[in-house]
Amino acid sequence: MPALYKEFVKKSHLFSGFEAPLLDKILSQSNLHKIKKEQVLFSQGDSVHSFYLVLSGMVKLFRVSPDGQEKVIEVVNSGETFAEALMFMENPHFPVTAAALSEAQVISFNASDFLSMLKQSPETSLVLLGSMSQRIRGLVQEIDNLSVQTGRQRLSAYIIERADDEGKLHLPIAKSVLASRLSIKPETFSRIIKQLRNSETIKIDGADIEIIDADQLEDFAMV
Amino acid sequence: MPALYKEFVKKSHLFSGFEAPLLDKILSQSNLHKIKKEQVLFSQGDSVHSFYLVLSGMVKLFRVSPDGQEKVIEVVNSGETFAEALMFMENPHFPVTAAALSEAQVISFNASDFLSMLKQSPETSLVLLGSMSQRIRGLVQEIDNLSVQTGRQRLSAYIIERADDEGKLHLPIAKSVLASRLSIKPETFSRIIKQLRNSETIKIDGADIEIIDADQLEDFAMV
DNA sequence: TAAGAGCATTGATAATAGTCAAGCACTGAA
DNA sequence: TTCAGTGCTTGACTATTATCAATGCTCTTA
Repeated sequence: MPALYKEFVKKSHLFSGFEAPLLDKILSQSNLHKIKKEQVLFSQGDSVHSFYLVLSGMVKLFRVSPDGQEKVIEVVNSGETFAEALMFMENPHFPVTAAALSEAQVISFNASDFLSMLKQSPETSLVLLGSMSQRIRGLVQEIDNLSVQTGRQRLSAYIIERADDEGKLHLPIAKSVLASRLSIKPETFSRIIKQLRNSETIKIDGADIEIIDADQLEDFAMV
Repeated sequence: MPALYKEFVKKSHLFSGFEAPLLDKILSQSNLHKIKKEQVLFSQGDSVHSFYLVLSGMVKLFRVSPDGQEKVIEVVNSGETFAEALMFMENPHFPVTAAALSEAQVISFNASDFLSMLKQSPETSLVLLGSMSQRIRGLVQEIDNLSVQTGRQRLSAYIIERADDEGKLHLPIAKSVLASRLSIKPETFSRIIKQLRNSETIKIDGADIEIIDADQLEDFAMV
């Protein structure tokens, strides 16, 4: 693993608690993967031997239903880790498939090596517990979104949550991927956008969205 | 805390890694709560100071939407812990409300005391990481259920998953609570049950369900 | 520049679930 | 035994979303 990445890895939440020598050891056992768009990193059902940190690009985690439909559970951005929760299970298997949304660089860390190092660095366990705790929090929020809200509510909430101070937002992923993350079909997504545009709640130009009527959008987001 | 509960607590997954003296110390700092049906233990938004272990009865964790609708995220059974994931966040607040489904006994453990003890017992951190890992796994499964499946699919999957070898199942909670857990309205729940009954897929008598046509039910559960 | 691929949009229709309102059935208290 | 309360069921209607099919719009590549 080139030293180039060391600074990047160190900045990642998960590794912040490690002392330099330990970090070096971990990095020496890591692997760099360059993956192309749509290339699969691991598949739902595979045995877990590693966890991952995204260096560049974006990775989608998704499940495939028996009839072949894809549901995106999470989009992982550069600087974020994934699959680290699975290390602690016995004989774990990936519950999702991971594939690049765009060309990406991903580092993998050997799970059992990492585990044995964790035993030497108890403070790091606490950092990890914190990060898993946040993930649980996010998942509960996600369940809430899926169950209490309609498609329009979910999309409205998504826009409000991600817009900047000026009410502007650039969609980081294809609309069809976002639709899947929000558990709606692309057609429905398109129709909701149309509604919001027609009611002069938002303006949209390609992947650029601007909130026009924030109060109205809030109303749409709430029940 | 009466010694009576010690054995019970020790059997709980989370505490299995603790040595006897540490366990005694933890127990000395715990509190027993007897709560009546529908009584609230903590509310969505409250600051987190403790986590909990259910001794007897059942506790529901739910969220309330802005328009007052209740969505049950999880039903916690006797012997299980909850809210332990929140300890590791900074200034945490409960994302859910906890209330008894029936008369229940619940032990609370002071979060900061527990945390400082955790620092002295690194192996226990790993146990905790394992338990949180499983919770994450369960939540991802739940998101999958909510998004890929229709109400009939979710209910069919629920029945298949919980039925015994003879295809029999006694619903442990009120149908309306189960409906909420499956994110459907009680009316819809009732209609789905009727469909399954009319198509001679299941037999139902009150809270007792029996699978008649397992293949058919599998078909309903898949897409 | 033209062709084609891939994503996004739209229309028409069907499936699914929610809402509101009424009736039923069981339970526990008077 | 009767009554009230609660939860469950059913009917009629509406709202929301999915499906299928066709078309439009970029962006790349020859």
